[in-house]
Amino acid sequence: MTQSRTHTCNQLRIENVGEKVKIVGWMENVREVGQNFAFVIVRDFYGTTQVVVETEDMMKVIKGINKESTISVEGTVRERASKNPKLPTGDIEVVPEKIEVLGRCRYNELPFEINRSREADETTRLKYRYLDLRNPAVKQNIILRCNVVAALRKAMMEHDFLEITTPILTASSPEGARDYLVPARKHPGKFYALPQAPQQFKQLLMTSGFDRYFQIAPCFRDEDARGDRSPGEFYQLDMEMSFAGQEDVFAVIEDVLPPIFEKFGTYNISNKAPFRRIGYNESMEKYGSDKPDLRIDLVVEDITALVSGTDFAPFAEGNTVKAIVVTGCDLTRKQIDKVCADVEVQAGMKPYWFKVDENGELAGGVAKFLQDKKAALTETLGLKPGCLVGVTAGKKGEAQKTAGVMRKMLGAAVPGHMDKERYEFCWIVDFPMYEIGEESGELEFCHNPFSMPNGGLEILEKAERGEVDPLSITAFQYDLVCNGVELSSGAVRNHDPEIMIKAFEMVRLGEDDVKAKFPAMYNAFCYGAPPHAGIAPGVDRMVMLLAGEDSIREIIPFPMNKNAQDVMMGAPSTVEQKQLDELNIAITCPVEE
RNA sequence: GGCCGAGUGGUUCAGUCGGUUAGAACGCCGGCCUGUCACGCCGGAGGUCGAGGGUUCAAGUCCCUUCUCGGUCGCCA
Repeated sequence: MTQSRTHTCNQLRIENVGEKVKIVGWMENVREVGQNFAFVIVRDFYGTTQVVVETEDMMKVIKGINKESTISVEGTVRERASKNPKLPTGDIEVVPEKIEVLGRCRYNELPFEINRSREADETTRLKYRYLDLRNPAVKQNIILRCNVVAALRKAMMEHDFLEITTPILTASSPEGARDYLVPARKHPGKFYALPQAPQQFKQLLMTSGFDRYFQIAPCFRDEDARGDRSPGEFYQLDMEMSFAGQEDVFAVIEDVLPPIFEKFGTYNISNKAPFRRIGYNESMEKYGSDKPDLRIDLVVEDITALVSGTDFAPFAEGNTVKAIVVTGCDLTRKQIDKVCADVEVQAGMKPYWFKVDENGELAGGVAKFLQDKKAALTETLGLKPGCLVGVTAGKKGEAQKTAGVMRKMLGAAVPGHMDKERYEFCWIVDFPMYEIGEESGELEFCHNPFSMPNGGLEILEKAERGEVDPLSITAFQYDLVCNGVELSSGAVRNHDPEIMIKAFEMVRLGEDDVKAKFPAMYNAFCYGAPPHAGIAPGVDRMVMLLAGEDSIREIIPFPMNKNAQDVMMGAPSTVEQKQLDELNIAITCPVEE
């Protein structure tokens, strides 16, 4: 009895009445309701239990304990005189015989109230994350994360995937993001890098004959944060399969993810497997984005030809003009302006608008430039009284992107165009292999150079001979998108050294570059590689979707702030000169306090 | 790095046109209360208004600089 608890704080029920018990936990609250009469709430991981204090002696004990101290309570279970049906333990209370302090909370004022920590300043929450996590509502997301990861592991094992860990200290490689570097003590002047993803290792595993690999893999990228992107580190459900193509990967994901979303999600899945597939170009045309939120029923229309010749500079020759028609729009002028301002902030380009009034006349915004085109616009766009039309104009890509942002904003702002309470999955497929670089003005890889071009060696050779536009070549590259969130990116890999070299030659690189950039992979593929494909859904974003959270920090146990600092641990921090000397590191800049 | 927003007792916020002693709620402390469960009632303590400079008879409020945090764009193959 003195050693450990007999019950958790979410265990005692009416049938335990009369039992001698010992519970332990944090003293959450004391409600003093009379002289020598009080209710003490004890909270542990599992729930809360009420302890009733009825004697002067016990009252003295309680008064000497600060809230949030850990205590043990030995006593007898009793039926409550007034029950609380809202609580699982609401039928009973514990009459204490002995209350002991196990861990004293020295402060009678906390940085925030535990059960309202989500309302507190985020920096304060992160600094006192261990207190923040005492809040059951905060803790719940971490529990969810744990359960989701366990379910993912189980499902992957059931699909005959093996979880294999890959190195955390590895070589810097010229992938997309900035590396985190670790100085190598035994090799002055040289560095390890933390992996941006286990990409090359998993492809090497395929080459080694591990047929199906997965890993809940930590990935490290030194890039700036976003609401849905934690700085520094994140986790992927990284997977790869041999002798497999796009369909095989889709089949696994469509089998693994929906049950997990169904079981752990906040909402229902509206389109189960097979997920809808949308070509990259189609997605850009219709949704102005390569990660469309399909919960919104609006689509982007092209009205370039319709408005040509209009006396409005942005609609001038050479510009692309896009429109989004929102039916049943009752936004006020002020609200429309707010949406437009928000769109401009996000897209970096000013959008326009006009309305169709109750008489079917075009009104407001840019309507005066479009009166000549009224008949054509009305017919093509199916305009009706009460329609709001958002318009964007500019270079094709910019007009599309801005229309995409506007689609999202209007979908969220105008009632009836977005059902938030569901999960809408889709695959974005047929990504272009190459693009014209904005800075260089020359052909570059659009995504990653590991992807297999659709058409293989042949299409690359045709492009080389000028028979095919390189920009028209697509890659077996795919994104999994859910509710406008890019959950995952994957590809059928280019496992053939000859095609690899050819793919690199298209962007003015050659065999030497392939060998220099990806030596292990190139060499390995020269020894007989299986065709293989894979994908890597982001675990953090998935949990975020499941939890219905907007900030990724809500689903990470110990998150860093936007500036990649751990304000609780004080990372990053300065180190001893001795450590630096050992690593042959000299600090050449002023160090902030 | 650009843009936007925020910074006021422990916490969340209010603070009008620049004008009395900077308010409220929660929390904390003291008192009352024998069935509370967001307990209630009464009283009290607690503030360098992020920092620095300026304008003014007078600045939480206006101007400039700066710091911090958040959002967003760049970036993230």
